[in-house]
Amino acid sequence: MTGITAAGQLTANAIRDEAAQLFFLHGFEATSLRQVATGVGIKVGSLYNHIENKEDLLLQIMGGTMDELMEIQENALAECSDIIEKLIVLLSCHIRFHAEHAQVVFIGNSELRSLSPENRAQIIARRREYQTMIQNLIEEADRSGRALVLDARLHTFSIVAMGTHVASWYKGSGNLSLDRIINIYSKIALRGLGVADADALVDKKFPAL
Amino acid sequence: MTGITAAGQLTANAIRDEAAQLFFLHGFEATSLRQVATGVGIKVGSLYNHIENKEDLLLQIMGGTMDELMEIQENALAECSDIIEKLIVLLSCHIRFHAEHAQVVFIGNSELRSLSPENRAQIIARRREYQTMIQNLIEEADRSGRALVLDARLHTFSIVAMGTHVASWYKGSGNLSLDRIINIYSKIALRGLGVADADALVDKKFPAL
Amino acid sequence: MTGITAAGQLTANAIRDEAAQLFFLHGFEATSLRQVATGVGIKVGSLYNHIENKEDLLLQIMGGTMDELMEIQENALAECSDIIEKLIVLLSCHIRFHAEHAQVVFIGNSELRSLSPENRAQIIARRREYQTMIQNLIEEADRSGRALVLDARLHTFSIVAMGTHVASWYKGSGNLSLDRIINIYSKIALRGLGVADADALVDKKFPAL
Amino acid sequence: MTGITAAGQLTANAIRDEAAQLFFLHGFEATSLRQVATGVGIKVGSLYNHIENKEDLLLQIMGGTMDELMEIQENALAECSDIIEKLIVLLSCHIRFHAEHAQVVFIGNSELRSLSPENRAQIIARRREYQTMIQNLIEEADRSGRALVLDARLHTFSIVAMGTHVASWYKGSGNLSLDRIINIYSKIALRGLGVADADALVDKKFPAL
DNA sequence: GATGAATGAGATTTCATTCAT
DNA sequence: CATGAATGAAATCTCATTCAT
Repeated sequence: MTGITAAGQLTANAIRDEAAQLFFLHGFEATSLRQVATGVGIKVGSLYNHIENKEDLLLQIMGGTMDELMEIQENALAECSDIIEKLIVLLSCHIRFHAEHAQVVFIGNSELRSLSPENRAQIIARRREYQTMIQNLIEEADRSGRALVLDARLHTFSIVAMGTHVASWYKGSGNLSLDRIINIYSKIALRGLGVADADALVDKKFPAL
Repeated sequence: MTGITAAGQLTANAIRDEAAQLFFLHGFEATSLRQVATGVGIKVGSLYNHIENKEDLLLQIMGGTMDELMEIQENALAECSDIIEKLIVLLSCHIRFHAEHAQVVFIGNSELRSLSPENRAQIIARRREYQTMIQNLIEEADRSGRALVLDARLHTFSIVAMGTHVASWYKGSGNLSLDRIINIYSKIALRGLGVADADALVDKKFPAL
Repeated sequence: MTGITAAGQLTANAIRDEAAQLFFLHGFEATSLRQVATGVGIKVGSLYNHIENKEDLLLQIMGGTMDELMEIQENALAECSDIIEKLIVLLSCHIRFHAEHAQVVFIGNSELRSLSPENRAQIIARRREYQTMIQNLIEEADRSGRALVLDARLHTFSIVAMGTHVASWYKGSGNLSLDRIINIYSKIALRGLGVADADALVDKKFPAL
Repeated sequence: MTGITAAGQLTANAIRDEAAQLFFLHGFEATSLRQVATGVGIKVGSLYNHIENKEDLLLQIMGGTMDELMEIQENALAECSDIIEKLIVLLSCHIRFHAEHAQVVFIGNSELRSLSPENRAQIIARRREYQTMIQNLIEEADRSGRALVLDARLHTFSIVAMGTHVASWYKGSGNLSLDRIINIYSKIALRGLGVADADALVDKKFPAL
């Protein structure tokens, strides 16, 4: 049922954007389709020319986000060879993406339970894929002797948690630039992994400006 | 409205417990009072002998949690003098509490927006108080030269994020004991703060068993 | 179930008074027994030591009022012989009672439909009895040639309506004394009946002071 | 929210009519929207395509009635010049309207307290406007020497009360025709105002047939 | 005689969804 | 494609009433 004409596409995008904002502000359950429609400037009934149903809207928002993040990371990592450099690049992309897509990331973290079991499983699988990618890098760094890993899974968790948390407070304004936030968080994470010269390595790759 | 009779007190507690569990599983908005009542074994109308309204129930759960956490930390910190020891103790209590009270912690993090503005402000104030306490310790460690602090606020955030995240996955079972989880997370956090001999200091205070 | 001890009687009366006031202000349906109980200073459950049920409360209030009005009129009329004097006395008592018992009179007029069919019939019968008494006097005045009656029933209605209406606005304060209100209304009614020298006769019996 | 489609308009009218009848029979508070919906032949939720909320329904009914009455009076009075003729015409329209719109008039009198303060004030203002119009005519008749006015406000009240009262018993059937009722009530009122030749003047303008 | 608690019924209102126009 | 209208289901909350203590 999704729009095919150009105008239809525009409306469909407007709906997704409006929904993302409302889901972020009030939550999926607390957001009514009436609010979404009003925000877009149409009537409730008209929504159904563009979406399957309310949950479908949430699924679109969530799914798109993970796809985009994975693609960004893969492209960025493809250009590095050194394992620590890879970790630094990953951390940078990770924090940047979570800050710049705070709303949808937040939705992705908080509204999993609003999905039907099948849809939930689908999203969880993609998130696990992402975590596995991080954990693999950490284990590689461990094997190479460049990091002092305590528990690969917990290290991964604490990095994932950083992103989630950044998304919960980053607003785009404030006295810390995003570059600086990335710089500091990367150092904290790298220190945590027991990488020697963590601060210097991060500064060399992504100076805080 | 809360019970005065002994039996009434029991019912009131049962309502709060049942609600906490359901809010955790399905979210505040997605939980109906009918579910709560059924779980407790009474009829919907009877709930109102014990609560003011649905939001009041959420407020009770959230407020109680923050009070308890603050009290635990204050008692624990009162017994240490060394600043690094204090940090280690704080991290230990922090992780343990978030793991052992995963449900209510999670509710506290995800359902803030379900509160009315006044109630929300009240809870946020208590959370800020907690964060300030952590940040003060970090700054003290910095001044004493025992830590290499990058940005006290971001360090605080990453510690807070750890707790939040632990609460989102810790189930009480699994192959890592809670003591071991605390041990590792504390090391990661202390390493991140640039504390020399982080691992050894943690192991000395709270051996992983 | 009605109270027998002295204290019980007091409470029972307090309940009736409080209920009358609330029924007057918000209507029977819109008044909750919780409000009544709170006004009296007891809890809802305790009401049932004094009343049968909610409707019973209304019936007590309504029934008592009509009994009292009838008794007042009968006593007053027993002391006059002249038919016009009787009408003047009746009008005086009629207006005075409706003004001084505005609340219960108003309830009696507006809450008939809140009674069960049987109770309603009982109250309506007493009201019809009262109307018949008025109409009988009017017809007697007509037969005696002292009044120029157009339609005894409609004259009766317009007198009844006067009372009802007075009860809807009389507050006890205001720039017209009750005596003056009675004086004027009596003249209007007597004029309407086509009684010669209406104004003078009223002034003679009940000077406006 | 009121209908835009032709069919929608029909439903909206049906809802108002059904509500008016039910409010008249059982009162506003005692009438459930379910009853209204059932009477119209739709489901409860569908009502909200046509009304804002329950009170809105009452407001529409009340406001419409007063507007209509005022308009009728203004048109009728515009065609007379003599002050007594004006009074007779006013009385005629007054009684006729109250008889023919007994239901809504009754609602207007008995359900004022079911309105919110703002809505109540709005309706009361319109009613006061109507009373002022009557009182002005009475004062004019007084000044012209054609009437023997005792207290313009009380005369006004007794006329208003007549209308209210007629609305409470007139059923359209019965042994008195509406024309005859109007004829008699007008005479009673005019007599009350001390107008000479009251009966003859009324008979000349509106013979009882 | 008062109270806390429970109950069943019911009220208003909101919502996602459908469909004829 | 948009819309007004209808629907069924559900949700929160209130209420009169009962009863053990």
